[in-house]
Amino acid sequence: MSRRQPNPNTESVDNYLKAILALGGPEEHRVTSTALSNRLRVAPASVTNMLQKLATSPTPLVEYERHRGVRLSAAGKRRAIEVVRHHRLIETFLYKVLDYPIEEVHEEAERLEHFISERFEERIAAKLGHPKIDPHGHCIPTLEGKMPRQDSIPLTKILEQGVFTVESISDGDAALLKLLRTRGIAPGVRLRVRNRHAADGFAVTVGTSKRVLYLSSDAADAIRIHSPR
Amino acid sequence: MSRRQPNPNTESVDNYLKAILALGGPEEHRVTSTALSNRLRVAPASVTNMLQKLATSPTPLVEYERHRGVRLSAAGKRRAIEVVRHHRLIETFLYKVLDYPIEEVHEEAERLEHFISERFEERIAAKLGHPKIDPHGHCIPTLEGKMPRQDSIPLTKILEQGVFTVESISDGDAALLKLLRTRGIAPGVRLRVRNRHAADGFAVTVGTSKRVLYLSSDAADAIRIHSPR
DNA sequence: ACCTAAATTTAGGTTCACCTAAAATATACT
DNA sequence: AGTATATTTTAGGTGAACCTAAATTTAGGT
Repeated sequence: MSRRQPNPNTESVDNYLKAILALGGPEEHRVTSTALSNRLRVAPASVTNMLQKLATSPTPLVEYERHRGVRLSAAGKRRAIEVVRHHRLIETFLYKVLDYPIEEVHEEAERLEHFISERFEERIAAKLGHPKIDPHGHCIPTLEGKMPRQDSIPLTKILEQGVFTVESISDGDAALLKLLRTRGIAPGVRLRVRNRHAADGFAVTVGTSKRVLYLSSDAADAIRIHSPR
Repeated sequence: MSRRQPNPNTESVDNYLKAILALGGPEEHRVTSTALSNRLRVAPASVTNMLQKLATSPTPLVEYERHRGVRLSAAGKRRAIEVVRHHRLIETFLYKVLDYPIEEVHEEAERLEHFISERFEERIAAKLGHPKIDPHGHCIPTLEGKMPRQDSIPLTKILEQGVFTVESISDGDAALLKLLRTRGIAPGVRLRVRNRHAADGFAVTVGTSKRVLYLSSDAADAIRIHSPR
């Protein structure tokens, strides 16, 4: 009778789509198998397999040519952005409504983003007043899939001394996030870069404090900044 | 190198454990494969397979003898109750914090219950003031796994006319739940049973209203009642 | 106790996402 | 251009959770 229907696992597919979106950058470059293999921690051969499946399904989520990388189809991009929206809304919700420490929201959101319904999404968005940015400073795509382009650059790209505003902090590394929290570095905070390549990394002062902090280049790379208006 | 570790899928295992808990009843009867097959909508052979795996794993979640049914081990019962706690806390949360209509909480909770962390559980419990019952009137097990015994009976078991209080309403059937909601039937509401077997089922009045409603036996079976104090 | 019907298990598949090892293709360098 | 190296793909597995069809075991009726 009803044979178990061949059905791709949403969680895994979602993760591929998100990774392609992130690695392709704003210009939507083609993404290589190796890049996906590293990011998803999956063997290169497994990536090829999955990409072939995604590309040849009845409604393809990616465009794929052997040896030339993948990019998202319109449908794939729509889904990828929806998942990012889920992720960032959930993070905001955990932070603002459930009082999570900032460094714990990512892991929980990473799991839940695949399983919430449209209703759940809509309700938390409403509860939060339809926020535009998440607690890490990343923009939250709209329901229609619009994602404003960021004009920020990583702190590591700064060429000279100066004063900047923290736009966002990357959410992957919980320990780093906790460290930066204890040092008062958060989106919207003013950073004065004293010395571009101090022995220990970057020498900065935070807000109006005179105390000089030293950031490792890992830390500096996680911080995106723009000029204060 | 690192071969993918053989790891049972929590979602599916959780669903078996929950089903065994529910079907075993308060006396924790052994549960038959057929009963599980019907409830989980899975072929009998698949049930046998899963039960054998659960019983022979290093830390067995069930006790199983061929042809004689299963019951939960201590570890299995602990997990099953934890999942029930998740489910009912999530339902309460969706209803009270996110303003879900009562008939939609079950489906969402059924999905999310498998994926929330201990922290999430703890935070929503705190936010809700550590509630003891969910919006359907079912008790929420404590963190330690205590689940107070219900002294209620289904409305269909009523033998004579009388006045009762609605204790709980079963959450499986969304359409029925919506119907009962529009008729004002909810946990805590007083029901007067006028006529045990009217043509259309049960004839009742709700609260202080004089209007007589007719409940199908499906509806009556979903409603559990006790005598008003 | 016997035999049939129902419940349960065994045997042998499937798809999914992953894996390793080997082959094929692309790139980079002299 | 020609070859070494790196990337990518093909080929052939694995375990998890399901499936159907064919045994097997248990239970019910006389």
